[in-house]
Amino acid sequence: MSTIKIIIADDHQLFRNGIISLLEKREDMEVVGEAANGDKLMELLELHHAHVILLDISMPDTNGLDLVKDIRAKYPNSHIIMLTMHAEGQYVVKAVKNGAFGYLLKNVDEQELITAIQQVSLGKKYYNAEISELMISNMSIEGETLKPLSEREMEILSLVSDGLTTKEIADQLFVSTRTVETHRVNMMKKLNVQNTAELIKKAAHLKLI
Amino acid sequence: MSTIKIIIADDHQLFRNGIISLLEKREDMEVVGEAANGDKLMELLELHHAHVILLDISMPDTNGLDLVKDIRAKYPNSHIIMLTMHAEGQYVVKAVKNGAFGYLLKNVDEQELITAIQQVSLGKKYYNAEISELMISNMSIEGETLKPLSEREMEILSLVSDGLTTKEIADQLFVSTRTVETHRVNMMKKLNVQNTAELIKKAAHLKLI
DNA sequence: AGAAGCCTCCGTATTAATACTGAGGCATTG
DNA sequence: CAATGCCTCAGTATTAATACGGAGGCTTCT
Repeated sequence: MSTIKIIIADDHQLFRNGIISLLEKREDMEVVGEAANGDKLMELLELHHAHVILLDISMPDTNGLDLVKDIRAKYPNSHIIMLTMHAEGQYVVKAVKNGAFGYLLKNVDEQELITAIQQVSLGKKYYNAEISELMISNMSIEGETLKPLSEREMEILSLVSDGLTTKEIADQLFVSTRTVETHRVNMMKKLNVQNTAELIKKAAHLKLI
Repeated sequence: MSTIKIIIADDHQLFRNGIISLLEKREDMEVVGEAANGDKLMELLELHHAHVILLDISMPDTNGLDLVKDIRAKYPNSHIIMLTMHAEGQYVVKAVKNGAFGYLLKNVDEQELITAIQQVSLGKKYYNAEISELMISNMSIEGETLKPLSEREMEILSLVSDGLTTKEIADQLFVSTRTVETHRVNMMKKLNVQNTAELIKKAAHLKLI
């Protein structure tokens, strides 16, 4: 078998180094490029073919999850492993839907990383136990398909989270308090929560505010 | 000058490897131990003297910021560099107050890491430009010295953020609604916010929930 | 043309949150 | 012992939020 060619996309240099130092000890794997952001990654992919792409979710000016789709479309032979700090169901589900072949947490140990790369390079999927559980609980139990908030809703959400009352927001936006309330209620429905406190928590966790 | 002895505490193996691979190329530095959590770190410190400790903030069952104080008290000759993902003012300020000598983000480049270790090993402080700015904006502009929440308050905060009403929380905790309200009000005062929505946002940003 | 989503607005009723002030029991700590 | 912080509880009044159930005008996309 020829070597597995790997590209790493992560904005943390130390982390990239960690992976490289692990992989360069192996003769069956070769890191052919590293990128600190999404644009750099797309440039790299033009130049080098990669069997496996290790892709971080959070990079500057880049959402790794959105990148997955683009990469899958342009380079169907390159398989992606998400590699991230976040053990959050939302992320995992979205990564899988978008076509990632693997999902690993950054506290993965050496052996598991190697195994994942090998499996994925063969076109197989690889998720560890913890991730699999998250997928199941998020897709079946909650089954949450959260609807996106509109611009206006985001605007009001931001004001609500700043501690303004409905009346203050209404005055500021030159609309009636009814309108503001309706927006808040609609947001609660969209995010599937019971009241404002929960709305703010969920919005914060979704990085909406 | 003899070698600088270094201990790394971070729950991500790949990250530890990244640092080690960097540092082992240098003759003036030596990694004498690595730990994946706070307890392991304290054990290591019993065995090895370290000039510099690279300490992550978020580790399982451990808050790196609290560790700083303990380490400073027991090993005043070991100087600590916080090394973390979080460019958040609260963290930086607390780290400095607790006695950390340096604070670096994990997207630091190799040269800066080396420089920081060298400076801190000499007893000097090292914060990069980004961190310094955060300190200033957090200490002078906002001037927020947020008081910590008590256990009970955290418990109630969690329930509030889950969307429970005051009455539901009171029933669940077998106390009066007054008590729950008082706790909520006290939290709002402590975090310097106007109402529950803002409380939840701030708590989320402080990673309290 | 029709569907869909967005933004706007309304009435009524009930429930919850906030403002204000105050206080006793308890443990910890200087 | 005094001070502090925490947890608990209270009365009264006002304001805000939530639960119902619509609805019209607008753009966008199919």
